[in-house]
Amino acid sequence: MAKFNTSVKGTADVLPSDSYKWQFVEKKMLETASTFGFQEIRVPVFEYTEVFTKNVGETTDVVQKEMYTFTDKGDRSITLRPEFTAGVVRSVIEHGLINGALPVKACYVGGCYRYEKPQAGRMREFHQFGAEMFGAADPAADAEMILLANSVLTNLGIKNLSLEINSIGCPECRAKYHAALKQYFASRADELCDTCKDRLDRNPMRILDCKSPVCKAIADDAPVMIDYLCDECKTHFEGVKQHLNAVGLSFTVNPKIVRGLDYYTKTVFEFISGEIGAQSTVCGGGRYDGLVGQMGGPSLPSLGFAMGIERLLMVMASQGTEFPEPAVPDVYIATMGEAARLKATKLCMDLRNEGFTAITDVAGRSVKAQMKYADKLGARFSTVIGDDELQNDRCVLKNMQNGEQQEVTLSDGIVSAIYDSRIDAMIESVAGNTEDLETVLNIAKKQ
RNA sequence: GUGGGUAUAGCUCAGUUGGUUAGAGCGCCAGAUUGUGGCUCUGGAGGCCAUCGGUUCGACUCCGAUUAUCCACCCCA
Repeated sequence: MAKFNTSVKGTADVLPSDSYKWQFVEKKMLETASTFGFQEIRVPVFEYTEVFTKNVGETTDVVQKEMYTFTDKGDRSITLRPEFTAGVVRSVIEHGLINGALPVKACYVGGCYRYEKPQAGRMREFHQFGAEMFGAADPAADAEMILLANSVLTNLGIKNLSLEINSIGCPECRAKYHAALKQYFASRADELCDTCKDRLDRNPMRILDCKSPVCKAIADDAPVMIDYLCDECKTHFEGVKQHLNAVGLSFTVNPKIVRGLDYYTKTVFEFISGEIGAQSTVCGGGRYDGLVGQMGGPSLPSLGFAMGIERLLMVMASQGTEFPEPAVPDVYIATMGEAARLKATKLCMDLRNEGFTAITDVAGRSVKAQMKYADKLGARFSTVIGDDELQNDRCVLKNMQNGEQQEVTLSDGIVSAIYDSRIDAMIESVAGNTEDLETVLNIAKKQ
C-alpha cells in the first residue's frame, strides 16, 4: 500500500536528460503564439468543481467519470483541471478582460488531470498547450486559430499531420440535426453495438465516430450535419474554408468529427497523426460561442484549441525530429588540494557571473575522475589547477573537443579565452557573412 | 470501467525438462609509475528474480490472486 517510491499511476517524470525537449517545445509554442498576438495566461491547477461541471458539460465522460475531485479543509468542492478552457473563461470574465480591447487572445501551457486508464498517448497527468480567443465572430478568427495551431506544429518540425474540419452548427440547427440523427439511428437501433445504443440518447453524434464495422456501415447513410446547417452557420463555415484556402493550408472536411465537450459550436477541427497509436488526435479545438454567456459573462463569440504535448513528443520521436542540442558546461575546473578548490570556487563564480556555465569538483575526487566527469558532462573546456598554478597565476586550458591546450592567466585568462572561443564559433557559424560580424560580436559579448 | 500482453541489476535482456552461492552487455565506482577525459585492460558495488499464497523434497521456472506496466476498447489532447 505504501508506495513512497513510485510515481502515481498514469504520471511520468521528465528526467534531466529529457527536459530540454520539453523546454524547446514549450518555448516554441509560446513564441509562435506571440507572433499571432497571443499572450500567456496562467490559471490555477484547481478550480471550484462547478467551473468544470457546468461548462465542460454534465453529460460528458470527462465530467462524469474522469475528474479528480476532492473536498478541501474549508469544505469546498475542488477539482483538478481536466482541461483549460473552462478555467481560462472563468479568469477572463472574473478579471474583466472582456471589457478591454477585443478580441482577447490568450494561450497557456500546463498539466491537466483526468482519471482514465492509461495507454499510449493517454496519461492521468498530461500537458497541453492551447490558445483561446474571445470576442471574434468572424470566420477569419476560426481560420486564425487553425493557422496558429498549424504554425506551432510546423515550427516544431512535425510533418504528416492531417487537418480535418467540420461544423457542428449553432444550438438551433444542431437541435434539428440531432433530432434527424436520432430518428435515423433509432430506426436501426437493434443493429447498433451496445455502446452506441447508449449513445443514442446521450450523444447520437458520437455514433458517427464508432469503430464497429456494423455501426460504421449504418453511419455511412446517416444524415450529415452540413446538410442541416442554417444559413448563418453555412456561410460561416464557407468563410472559414475560404480563409484556409487563401493561405493554401490543405484540409479535409470530415462530417464525422465530433468533439466530446459540450460547449463547442460551429467550427470544430482536429490535427491527426497516423503514427502514435490509437490516441491519434494531437490537437483539437473549435468555436464555443455560448460558453462565456453561460458562465455569467456577456454573450461573446469565442473559440480555442488545445494540443497534447506528450502526444506531440511521441510524433516527434517517431519522426526523428531534431531538437537543439542541450546546453553543456563551458568549462570544468579540476582541482588538486584544498587551496585550489577554494580558488576554483571563486573562479567558477566569476565565470558564472559572466554568463558562462562553470563546474568544479564538489565530491573530492581524483583529477582523473574529475576529467572523466568533465568529459561525460560534455564540457567544452577543462583546466586543472593545483599549487603550481596558484603560485604562477597561470593554468592550461584544454579544448575538450580537439584536445588543444593553451596557457592562460589564472585570474582572468579563462574568461577571456572562452569568450574568444565563443566568438570564433559564432564567426564560423555565419561563415562569410561578414556584414553580420559586428552583431555576432555583440551577441557573444552579451552572452 | 472491460479485454489482452508483460514483470529477473540503474538500462536492454539471458536463465536449459523445476535442482544448491542468479548471469551478460551497457551504465556506475575504483585501479593500470606519483597531477589530465574519450580507446583498451583489471577489479568492485548493485537483485528477497514485482508482491502474497499454492503445488513440490526443492520454485526465478508450474498454478492462483494482487499490484504495476504496456497495448486496445471507451473517451479525449
